[in-house]
Amino acid sequence: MTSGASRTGRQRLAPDVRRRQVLDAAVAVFSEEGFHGASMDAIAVRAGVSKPLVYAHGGSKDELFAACLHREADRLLRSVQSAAGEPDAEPLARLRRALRAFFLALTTRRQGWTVLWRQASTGPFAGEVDALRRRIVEEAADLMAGGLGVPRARVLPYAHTLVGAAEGLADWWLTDPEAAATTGPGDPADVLADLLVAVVGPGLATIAPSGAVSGER
Amino acid sequence: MTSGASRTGRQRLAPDVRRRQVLDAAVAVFSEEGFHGASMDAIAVRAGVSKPLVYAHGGSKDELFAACLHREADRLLRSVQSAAGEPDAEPLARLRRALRAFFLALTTRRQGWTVLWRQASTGPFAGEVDALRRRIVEEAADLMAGGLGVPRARVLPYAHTLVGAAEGLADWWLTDPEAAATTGPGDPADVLADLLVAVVGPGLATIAPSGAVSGER
DNA sequence: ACCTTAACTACCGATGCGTAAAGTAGCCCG
DNA sequence: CGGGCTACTTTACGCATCGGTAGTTAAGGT
Repeated sequence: MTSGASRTGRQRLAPDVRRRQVLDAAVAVFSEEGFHGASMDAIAVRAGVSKPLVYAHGGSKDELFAACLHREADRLLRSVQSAAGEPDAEPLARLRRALRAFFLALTTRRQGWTVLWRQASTGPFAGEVDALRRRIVEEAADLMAGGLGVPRARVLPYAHTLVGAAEGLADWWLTDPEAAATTGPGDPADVLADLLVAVVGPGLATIAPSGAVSGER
Repeated sequence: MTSGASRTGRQRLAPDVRRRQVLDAAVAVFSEEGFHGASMDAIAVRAGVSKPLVYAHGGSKDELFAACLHREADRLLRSVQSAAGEPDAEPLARLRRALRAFFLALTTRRQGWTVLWRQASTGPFAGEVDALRRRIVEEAADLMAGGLGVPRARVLPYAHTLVGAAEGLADWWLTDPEAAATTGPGDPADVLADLLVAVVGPGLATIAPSGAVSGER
């Protein structure tokens, strides 16, 4: 159904290939059942291997979950950062590209998103996902501060608001795709990115100017 | 530390009072440990009663958790709705009041918020919290549709965006209070509500007018 | 043929939900 | 004031699940 399980019972594979299989299965099961709800047996079954193999390649349950978190966080952050592009480009365009990459990443790696946001946001791993979130917020804050010519501390609440808005829109899109499809024609990631920019853009523009920090830019 | 535990070991109380005690303890423990992390023993200790009594008043662990969800969801929704006030009042003012009540509810009933958003948003209870979220979004959508004179389906994505933005801002506020405190002087709930209205207000105003849907309303 | 090692079957110990049984003390009624 | 109803406690246990491991088997290169 999801990732590569199946196969004959016994098959020798290269360690890194198996490790990737195990990680994929772990992400899938963790995303569906949550950390506590997922059992190592279920992960083993999903991966199409036996339980000791999971321990051999993934370590303990905590280590395995942490590995999932790191991999998915890395992928998400990397794709968003690379999509933003050159730092000297137009700030609003960079923001829009980053948002588009974010929405796109959710569909291509939806299970990873679920693990990160809905499973790891609590418990002993909350620090991990908080760190990722904070890095994303920092990116957004840098973008805003640079684009508006305003000190970073001043745009921090707006960055958190923007990221939260993106999350809310993303969750709706993933939860109720047919309703979200009526938003407009074309690539959904494009439509949603445009929509978000349209909502927060004018509001953000008002915090910039009029005497606060005159000279800059 | 939190709610009414303590007391001498034995005390006869009215059933509804005991039930409230058990529910309070359950919300506290669930918010701190999560659903799976919380044990019925821990809830019993927190409530200052014995384990069988927890089962007598709260039912099974699932039923107890569901009861917590229902009560906290009801309280949050009720306070937000009552704060919005008369339907014929100024839409933007209603929105601002509702937002203020929302932010205020987070501090006065922070454990309930934690249980609802960070513990119940996944697993078998995801439907419960999704229902609450959807009702809040509906409120927001009604407010927008009425204020802008636009069909409801059109403002749905904006409603989800607004609610997500409020969540993001709220999480930041609760996670990093001292940083959020630098946002401005005065009652934080007021400051945050104003901030959010300032961010999304101008953007929302642009979606209203200019011929899009002429005849309707 | 053989040896390395990936992989499996089977198992242990711990934890936690849920309940049963028996005793104890608060509160109401006579 | 005394007796009894019953809410409540203590204690103990059954049962299931799950994390983690020991000992065994077979795949595949050399």
